[in-house]
Amino acid sequence: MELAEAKQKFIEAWGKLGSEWGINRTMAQVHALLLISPEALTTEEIMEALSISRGNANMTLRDLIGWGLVEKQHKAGERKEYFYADKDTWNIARQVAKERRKRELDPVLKVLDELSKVDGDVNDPEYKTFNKSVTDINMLAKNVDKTLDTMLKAEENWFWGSLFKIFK
Amino acid sequence: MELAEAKQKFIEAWGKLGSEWGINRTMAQVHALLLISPEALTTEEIMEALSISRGNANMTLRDLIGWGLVEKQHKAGERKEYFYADKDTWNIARQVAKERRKRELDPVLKVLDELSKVDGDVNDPEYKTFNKSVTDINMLAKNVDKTLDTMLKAEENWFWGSLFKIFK
DNA sequence: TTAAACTTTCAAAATATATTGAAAGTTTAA
DNA sequence: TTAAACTTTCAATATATTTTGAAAGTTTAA
Repeated sequence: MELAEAKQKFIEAWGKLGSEWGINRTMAQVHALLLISPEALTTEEIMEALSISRGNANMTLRDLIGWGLVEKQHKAGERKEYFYADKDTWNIARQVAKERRKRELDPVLKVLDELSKVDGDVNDPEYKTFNKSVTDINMLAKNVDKTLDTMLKAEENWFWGSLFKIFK
Repeated sequence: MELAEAKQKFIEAWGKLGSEWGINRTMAQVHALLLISPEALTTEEIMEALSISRGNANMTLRDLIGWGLVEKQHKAGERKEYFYADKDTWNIARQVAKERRKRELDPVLKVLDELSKVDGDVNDPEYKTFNKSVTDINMLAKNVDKTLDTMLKAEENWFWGSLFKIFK
């Protein structure tokens, strides 16, 4: 396979994976493009490479910066802004985990905590089932939360090393 | 908070979480409804409770069955089909992990394996960057895959217990 | 200042996804 | 058989999300 073709495939695959996991396809593609670019790229270059509009490129880049996955670079003597992606996979994974936890897991945990406090008639099957499900899910979510917390603080080697010590 | 209100909130929260993670909102809501129902429900009851059409209810239920989260029940002397959700949170988590791995992670792993075999000029920065990113992501994805595999085979207590032994 | 170079915004358009509901299909009991 | 009870299908519709592109905004150099 040619490098050019391989690059396309990578961008496509990353875009598809992103969209299946609730991340805008274009955002994932721009990220993929930057991941395989040795040098920082301009908005123009990104528009060109992915055939997207200026507005789309601009918004997507701002989002990626908001997710902590991409940063702006300035080159001496140039007006243009350049964009560069952190290439460290472990940082990427942590960054994504961190953002999604903040945006999605935390709010749900808050609701679950509230809901598990609701009380009612212990002899009412409706109440009993509701309460059990909510409580169980709350516990699971808290475990996930705790694990993410550890992962966010951890070094890559330590993290996977520890996992494999048990899971091997 | 009243039980009725709490139920609504739970269904909403579950639906929102689902849609943020690439799962159809209605599917997540139907699942939530069944999770807090002590008894199996009919299509009619689900349509009524969530104000959705028959077609939608039917398709959604079929999807949930396909995900292994819901099963049909038959009651003696009745024509109607009843639907019941497994209430074991750990089973739910495993089931979802299993399906998403099969549907989404596995195909990406296949592509990444291919792409990491592409070769090129080691002095070409374009190639070097491409290759490094693809290889790194491939390794990460394989680690995730391995961990999921362990999780799928594991008992809940063993799994979290082992995690906490390290992560505490 | 000014104007060229560049970035951002956002209403409108395009696209993708989800939902409806009526018709077609299936099963069962008599 | 038949017809009532129930389930499934799918084209049309509705909704939600993404993208465009031109106009407005900003920055910089001269």
